[in-house]
Amino acid sequence: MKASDIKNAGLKVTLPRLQVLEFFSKNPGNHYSADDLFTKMRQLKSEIGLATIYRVLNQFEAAGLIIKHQFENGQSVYELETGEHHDHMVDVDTGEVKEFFSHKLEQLQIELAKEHGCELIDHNMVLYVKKIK
Amino acid sequence: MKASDIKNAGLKVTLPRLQVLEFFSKNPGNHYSADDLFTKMRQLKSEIGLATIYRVLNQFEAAGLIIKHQFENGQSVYELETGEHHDHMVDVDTGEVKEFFSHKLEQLQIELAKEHGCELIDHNMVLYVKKIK
DNA sequence: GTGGGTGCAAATAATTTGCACGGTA
DNA sequence: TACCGTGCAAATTATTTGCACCCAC
Repeated sequence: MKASDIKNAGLKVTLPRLQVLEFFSKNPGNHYSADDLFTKMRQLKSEIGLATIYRVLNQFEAAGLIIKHQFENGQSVYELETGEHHDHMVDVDTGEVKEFFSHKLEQLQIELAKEHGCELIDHNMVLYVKKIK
Repeated sequence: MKASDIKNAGLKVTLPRLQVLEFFSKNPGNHYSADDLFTKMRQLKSEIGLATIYRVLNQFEAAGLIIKHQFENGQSVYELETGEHHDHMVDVDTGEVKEFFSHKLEQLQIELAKEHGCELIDHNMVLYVKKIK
């Protein structure tokens, strides 16, 4: 993940964009809301505005640099796109989030869409689990 | 689904509540946003206000009469709770929501949880699709 | 009668947009 | 230098809340 990714997305390499990209690169596997980022950036002495954060997040998402998730609390959160697709498993006791990938599951989803006369564009899957003691 | 369900939820049986409950009962398997309902109720000559719709939806959800979903288009949608589990397929072009059930999928999810040393408690799965022309 | 319920309008919350200034190529 | 990008504030969108009036019990 580097500055040239910004240029490849057809965007000018500016300070706010570099700061946001660098923050995500330094915190892979974590999820942040626009407001989280705003607070973090300010702590890092950045002058970036909240509106710019939203604009940059949308541009990065369109460029495939980051992924946007909608959890059920209203706010959107973003994470770095690592190129490795995964789904999430949430421990209902601890709130711990585990990432997992299943080829079988991916195939089944494509089949299910096809059975309904559709092409699969994307999916969202979260398993809520409890550890077996 | 009947008036006594409202009373059992500890709520007074009022006209707006009856109207909303009746609308859901007459349209099982469909998903409506608060604004959809507001429009539909006005068409049915109801004087119900949008704020009341939001209040009633929250109360019904708390009572387990309806289910709230957050798909990726900002607005929340609600459907009647029928007691029969199903997952959702959202058409990204039209926003149309289709329900589906796959035994294979349910089994696979249980297996995946088990592979990670866990017991499956619940899950949330949405396929985003496009119709094949 | 009384306390919860309602419609309306104003208040929030998350996000987007208009605008004049500033920085990148 | 031309033009995209930016911060700020105002606009939008979805939802919640305050308040005076109304209705089911």
